[in-house]
Amino acid sequence: MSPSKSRTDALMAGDELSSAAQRERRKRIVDATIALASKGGFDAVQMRAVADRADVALGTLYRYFPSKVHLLVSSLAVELERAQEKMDRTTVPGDSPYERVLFVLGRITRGLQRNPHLTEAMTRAFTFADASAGAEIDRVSLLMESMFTKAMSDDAPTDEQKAIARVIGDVWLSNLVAWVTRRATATDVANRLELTVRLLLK
Amino acid sequence: MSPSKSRTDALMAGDELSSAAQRERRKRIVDATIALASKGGFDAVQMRAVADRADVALGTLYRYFPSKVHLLVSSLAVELERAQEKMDRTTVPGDSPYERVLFVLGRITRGLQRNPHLTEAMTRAFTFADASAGAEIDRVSLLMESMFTKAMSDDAPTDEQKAIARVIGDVWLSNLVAWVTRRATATDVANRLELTVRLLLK
DNA sequence: GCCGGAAATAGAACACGTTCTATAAACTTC
DNA sequence: GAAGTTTATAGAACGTGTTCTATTTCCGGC
Repeated sequence: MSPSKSRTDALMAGDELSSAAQRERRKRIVDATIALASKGGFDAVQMRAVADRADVALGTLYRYFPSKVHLLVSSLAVELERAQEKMDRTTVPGDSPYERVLFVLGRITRGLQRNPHLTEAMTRAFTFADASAGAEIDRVSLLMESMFTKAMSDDAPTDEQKAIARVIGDVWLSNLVAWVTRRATATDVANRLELTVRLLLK
Repeated sequence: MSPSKSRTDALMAGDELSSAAQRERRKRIVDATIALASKGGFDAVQMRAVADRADVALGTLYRYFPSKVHLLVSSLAVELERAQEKMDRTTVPGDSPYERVLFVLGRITRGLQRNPHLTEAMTRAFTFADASAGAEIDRVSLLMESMFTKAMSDDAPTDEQKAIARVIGDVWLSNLVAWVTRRATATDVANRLELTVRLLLK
């Protein structure tokens, strides 16, 4: 529609921005988002505040991320990638898929729970996303799925394994949300995840 | 805090409103919500529009439902109760929990998919709800859980059955959201639910 | 170096959820 | 049935996400 549409999409995808200045701007924006979210959660991520903190104009922020939800989900992807990389450098202990998946799940969950506000901001954005953020959502979903299939085995995952990974991802997210909205304690979450993984993998 | 706090809570809980006029007002509000949501989804449920259509003042709307999310989640509870009652009047076919749960799941899912906008509005409200809507959320969660445990057996559910019901509920919701945001087709949803229930009950 | 178009900036403007204010209507209680 | 209290009303006002406008800066090709 708009003449610069494809350019804008490239900006959103994020990886190959034309200039170094743009890559830096984008990074400043994501950093500002994460900082604000860490401090005050979803509500504290106000577009004017993000723009201020990242030292860009409001219009520029919207050129890079077309909505608050896009912004937060993209930041979630960034964070998950970090976690994934860290996980790749760890040897996951455990003899069975059951044990290994539980290990991964426990570790990431505890990691997120260490930063409740950030987690709240990201999960709420993720679950609130509408169709327009489909691409970002898919990116995050894939990351999650691969996180769990990798834990199950080193080989390429079977369809059944993928299905299991997806179920685990769904339950994981829903429990994270329950925790974030204070309807479940950290212990509840751990128990339910353990139970779920047991049902699926034992 | 405010002098009429307990009264207001009674209004929110919804069942025993002081006067018939109030019960009617509440019903008009929920009806208006469902009508608007059915036509245009979450975004079409605008508080001014709901108030107009229900023939109440904006302030009154807020006295009955303290936020848009409360309003939509309460309406979801109303709808789920309707579905549950209908289901109670049906004899669920199938010899195994697996078959019976799939039947219930399929029927409710198709019911929701018949009204995509309404489903979109309600699921988005449900997943976006924050701590302040905890009570309403719990009410809906319980409804969902009991829906599935009832399908599994007529007796009081075991802990394991409850756990399974909860996992199914999580997966169900997540797939509904995926469908609503057009990241999954109706067929995808049906397949994934079938797969999930198989993993859990077979 | 200079030109033309894309990108960035500052800030106004708009939409909708939410809150507030002032007034009127509807009830309770005596 | 009058006084006092709660509830409803109309509408202004406010906050934050989003869009728009006018202007300036940046960057690639000559």
